[in-house]
Amino acid sequence: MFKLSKKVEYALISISHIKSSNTDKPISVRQISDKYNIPNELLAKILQTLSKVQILDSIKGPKGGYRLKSSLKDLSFVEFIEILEGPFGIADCMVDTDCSQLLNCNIINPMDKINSKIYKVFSDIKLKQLT
Amino acid sequence: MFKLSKKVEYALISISHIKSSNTDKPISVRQISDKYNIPNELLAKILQTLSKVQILDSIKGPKGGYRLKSSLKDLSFVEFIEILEGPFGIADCMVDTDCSQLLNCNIINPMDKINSKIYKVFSDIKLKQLT
DNA sequence: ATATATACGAGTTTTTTTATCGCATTTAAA
DNA sequence: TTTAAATGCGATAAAAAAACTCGTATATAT
Repeated sequence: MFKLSKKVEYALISISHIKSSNTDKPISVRQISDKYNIPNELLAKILQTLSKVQILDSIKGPKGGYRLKSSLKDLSFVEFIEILEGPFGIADCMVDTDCSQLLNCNIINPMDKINSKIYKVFSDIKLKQLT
Repeated sequence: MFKLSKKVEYALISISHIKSSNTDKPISVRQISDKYNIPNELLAKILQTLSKVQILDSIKGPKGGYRLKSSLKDLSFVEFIEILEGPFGIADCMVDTDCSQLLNCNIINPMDKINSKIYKVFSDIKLKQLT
């Protein structure tokens, strides 16, 4: 409960690694998955996603891999999470609208407040701070 | 990802319901599970837990049920969550100590900071505010 | 040409969460 | 004093979500 997913963890590790490698050469999935003990195929998928949303640049072929997108805008951590996991919310009813409790729900208000607080924490954190 | 568990939701609904019922008569699991569409047996378990940790008083037998413990101390929301779900942390490595990434982990520091922030949000919220 | 990369959809396995079952105990009330 | 309505509790099952794998296609440096 209330855990960050491996997807998010692996993505942060990768971006952090690429950033700190200080080279112009693309970094391959293999390099990262080996070093940090991350399943190769799974990481590949994640980096593909990051490439699609313009966080990484991908280079195909031998000596290929990923580079940080130079134009990388200042993403918030929520935006980052939502790229990988979809809409953010601490309960389904914050995202969907159908809930078998909804009619009688007596905790919607406090839940909504908590949700906003957590959302704000994650909005105030920027991806650049994390990596 | 990052969802509150049903356990926690059901527990909050129940406490809120009992509190707002303004009666001295015990409220049965059935009353609550019927009104809020919660599986009876599951809710029973949860209220048993709350009774064991002195949040609720249980009254057995017909006309039995649960009452708010009059001596209910001012629990924080994290404490409440930890009663139902065990130790709180946004990643396993915040709770356990074994992680196949640990040796090389390049995101422990930022993760730790995020964890503290979320923990603080949940510490600052009190159960009484929620119900 | 060949080997080394990414691209991507589909599928599988594992883990976690949610829910159920069965039996025991307590007790109010008929 | 029997019955029915309630909690107590361990074990198990079902469902959902998360984590991971596979197959095949495409691109490209050497």
